[in-house]
Amino acid sequence: MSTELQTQLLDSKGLKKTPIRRELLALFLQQSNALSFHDIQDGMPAKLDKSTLYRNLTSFEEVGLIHKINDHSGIAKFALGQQDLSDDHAHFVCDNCETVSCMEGSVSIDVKVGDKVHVKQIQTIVHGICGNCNS
Amino acid sequence: MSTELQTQLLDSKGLKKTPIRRELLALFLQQSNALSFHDIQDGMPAKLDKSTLYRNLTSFEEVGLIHKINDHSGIAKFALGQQDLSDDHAHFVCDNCETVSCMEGSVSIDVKVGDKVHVKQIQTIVHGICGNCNS
DNA sequence: TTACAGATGCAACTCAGTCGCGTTTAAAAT
DNA sequence: ATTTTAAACGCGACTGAGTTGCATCTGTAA
Repeated sequence: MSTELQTQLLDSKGLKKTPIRRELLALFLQQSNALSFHDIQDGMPAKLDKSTLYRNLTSFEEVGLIHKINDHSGIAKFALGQQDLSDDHAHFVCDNCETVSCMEGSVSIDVKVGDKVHVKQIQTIVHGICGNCNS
Repeated sequence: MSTELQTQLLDSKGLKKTPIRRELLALFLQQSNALSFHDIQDGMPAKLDKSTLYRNLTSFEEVGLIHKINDHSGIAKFALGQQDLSDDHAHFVCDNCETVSCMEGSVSIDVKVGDKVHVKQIQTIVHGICGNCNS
């Protein structure tokens, strides 16, 4: 696999280009679903220390390379994508195979909001059965 | 405080009416925000064992007396309300004081969904600043 | 080539939530 | 009223996610 894209992404965010970060980024790039910590640990070529991985996930999240998703399971999942707060995209959780993926499209709400309440961001999780499990 | 309502609710769900359950239900009834485990533990008149509390929360959730909310914090919160799956109400999280509350109204989404995907439920978390913090 | 901030690995830790088990109690049966 | 029993309670031990302190190593810029 070419490392050009990873290099470019890390450079653009001002992050040091360590081998682990290239691999981590490569893992996210070749994956369409959101990944749990264990998915990530298992997906890396060598067994890496969990502090290192968590710290890199935090760094990636801070610069907007990835974003964190908290579903009903209480276990965080991570997916590629910028943390641009105006990008309120929805996430799909398959109740059968438990995969989590990002959805394209928009979410609108029609809810009562008090006078002084200021809405900044909307996070939506859609539950259901994915195409894979439903065939 | 009258225990009539608590008694009636526990009866209607076929749960034993223990003193702890009456108190726990009373706490939820006099509270409009969602409660974390520690809010609940601190809100009870006596210091109770955590297994007991967690087990009661699970029982309440199973019969639909309360529902669980997973926000960005990764720490579960609980609020009164039935777990009727068609009731896709949104939750509001104040980014300042971190209180969580249920919102009235409806949420609609306009997202691409594959052929065989079956959507069952939509969970929405609205982030912002609550009226209390915004004055 | 050197210097250093930042990255890595290890171990110890915190904290939410669960589980097994012995004891107690609500509520139904006698 | 007394007995019975399934369920609730409390305790302690445990699991598993995520964090932190610190010594060592490495990418990068001077």
